[in-house]
Amino acid sequence: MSFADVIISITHKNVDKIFNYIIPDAMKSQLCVGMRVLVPFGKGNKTYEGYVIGFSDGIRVPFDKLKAIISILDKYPVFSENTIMLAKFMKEKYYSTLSECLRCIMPSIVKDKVKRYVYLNRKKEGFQELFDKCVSKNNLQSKVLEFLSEFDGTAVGEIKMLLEINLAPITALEKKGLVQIFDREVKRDVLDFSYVKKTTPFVPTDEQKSAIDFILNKFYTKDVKPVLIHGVTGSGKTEVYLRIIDVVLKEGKQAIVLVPEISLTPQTVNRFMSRFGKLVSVTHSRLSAGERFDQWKKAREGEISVMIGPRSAVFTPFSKLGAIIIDEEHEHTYKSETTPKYDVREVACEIGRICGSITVFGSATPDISTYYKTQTGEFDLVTINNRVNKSFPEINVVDMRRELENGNKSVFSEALLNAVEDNLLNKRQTILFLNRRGYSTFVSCRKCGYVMECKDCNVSYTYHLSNNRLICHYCGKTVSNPETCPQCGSKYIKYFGAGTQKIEEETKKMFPEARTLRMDLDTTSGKNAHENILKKFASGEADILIGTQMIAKGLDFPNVSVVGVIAADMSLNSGDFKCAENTFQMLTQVAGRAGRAALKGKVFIQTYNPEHYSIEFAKNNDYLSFYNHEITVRKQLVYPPFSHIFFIMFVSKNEKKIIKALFKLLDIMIKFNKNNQFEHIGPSPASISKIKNQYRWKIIVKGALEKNLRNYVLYCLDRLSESYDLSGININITLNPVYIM
DNA sequence: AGCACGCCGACT
DNA sequence: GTCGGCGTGCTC
Repeated sequence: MSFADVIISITHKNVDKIFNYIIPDAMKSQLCVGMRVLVPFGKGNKTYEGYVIGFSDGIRVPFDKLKAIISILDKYPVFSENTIMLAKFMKEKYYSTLSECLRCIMPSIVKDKVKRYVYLNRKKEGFQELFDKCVSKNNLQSKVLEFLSEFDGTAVGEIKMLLEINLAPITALEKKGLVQIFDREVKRDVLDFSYVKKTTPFVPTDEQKSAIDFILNKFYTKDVKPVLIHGVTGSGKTEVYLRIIDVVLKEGKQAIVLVPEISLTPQTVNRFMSRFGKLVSVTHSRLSAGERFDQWKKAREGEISVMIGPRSAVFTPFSKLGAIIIDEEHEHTYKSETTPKYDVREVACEIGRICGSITVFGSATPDISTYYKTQTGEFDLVTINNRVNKSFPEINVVDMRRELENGNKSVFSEALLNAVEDNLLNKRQTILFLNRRGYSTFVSCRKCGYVMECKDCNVSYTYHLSNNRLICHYCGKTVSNPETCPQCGSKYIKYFGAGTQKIEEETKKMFPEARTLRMDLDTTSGKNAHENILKKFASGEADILIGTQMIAKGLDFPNVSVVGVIAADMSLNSGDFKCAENTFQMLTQVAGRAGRAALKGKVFIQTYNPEHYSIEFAKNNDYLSFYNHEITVRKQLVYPPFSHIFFIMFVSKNEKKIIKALFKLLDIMIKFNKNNQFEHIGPSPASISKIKNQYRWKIIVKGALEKNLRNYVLYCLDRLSESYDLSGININITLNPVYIM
């Protein structure tokens, strides 16, 4: 007698365990590990979806407690034995339930798309005679038969369309037994290969070659220790990935390539398509659920061997995974913002350990914590120091304090203005980059200091020129732009700061003859808006591209020779311990956009703080010195990677209750803080202290050892829930968050 | 997360 | 003596 081990699809600590169910005899032959089932659960026998993660011979509860599975939901498993191990790893690591982790790994299942296909029934007795007889009449049925003798197995819909007929002749032929109609599952294609030209691989440089050899050696020896490729911008990391994947495929294995969503552009995907043809597919958020599910099935059934996608692509169900490549590994999009809050880099390494595949990280500006791992021996390191075309752009740091002294109050420095003008004359393109974070155009009163803000979310409204309205970027509420100050009534209420719209306006004022394009959250909301803007710019339809972070990533525009960073200070003053790292990364990536081809590029970094080390080292394109400086600072201040930071946020409509609960938690934490191993910050309101009428307060806990810290935090939370009523409070826990929210 | 059971206050 | 409050505990 065997029972199914089922995880119920309820996300709650108390039911986050295995429940045994009786398998009805009729289901015994079909039910496999990895399938979803419907089961009765709880007092009311409410029907829930359950995930079968194993079978047991014995049970730990009295037999009469057992209930039977109602039905099986899948024809084939939607997760494997290996992914159950992965889910268990994620559950522990990211403080979530097994049910949530399994759901994260599984595809979102969409009903199969089925089409009806028509085939000639050649096996029928006397087929040829009947066929000839039918063809000789000049009617519609003969047209169908002639068509099918050339294109056997065509979808009913297509035949109807191409021959301009209805269903009647086809069903007539079916009745005669000349054709058969079968349902066949259709998997949608998401890539268009018709324009893809086969490319011949470059001859790798010596540096590329030694990187490739080093990594392939790991592949052949099944060395799962992850490796970081530190390659300067333009050093040809993609070529290294392509060569590694080429060997992985030749050895009969498969590869996953993770990219930040934003660089998942046709430019990037094309290089893989032209090298590996139809073995490549992509998955990303702009595909429909059905399209994504189809790509998942193609991977599972071995129709494709290379999957390119953002972090969720790490769960692609390849049966013989050989390599996971994580491009631009420092990108913060690799951390999930929804539960389970996984870091895909950690998940990829775990998959590598489970499957025996290699994990390759790549970046021009590696995450400080990742680079640190290469120093401690946790990761291997290969370095590519030279650009393929051997030239770095000229980087100019412009001191904006001097500009102000000289009476220049505009957002453009003299030097940048001149460079853009020259560039326009020479018919070359310019990118103007504005780091948006902490830099929105807010409306304030210059007389009394009042700031227009959304009362539901406690954030400043952002001014939008296009409709002259104020928008709350958190809840989306919009209000009209006031003409007088709501507090003191003065007329001096104006918008402040410069958004991309403002820069575009200024640019048009300064260079009325230039054609500009703007790329930011507002202009990229449409389905292909993002790609269209880049296409327009690439084809030379605009002279100046103005945009936020999203234009800094992995794009290749050969005709761009001037890049301007309008205000480097904005990312320097974000109040986060990572601000220097973020600034260095941003400047290096932006600078990498200039002069990628033969043109010598010029970069202008405007700042009020030109002496800052992140700007100095970015100017000299010196990652290693930046790393050495930054790692010393981190060590002194006991920041990651020398500590781990747990972010505990309580969310509730009742602000008093969460404050009281957090102080109670603090008491407990102080009580159990043996040897003062851990440091507490707070309780304090989260930086967005209220969203949709829910108050948010936080405690931050720091500790050197992740495991100890985790146990300590979870232990203290357990003690709190024993002694304090936490109902109505949402607890949000994040380890090493991207932003201290 | 749901749902039932259970033990105390204001009603027919 | 009963209806109903939501605290506590269990769910294969």
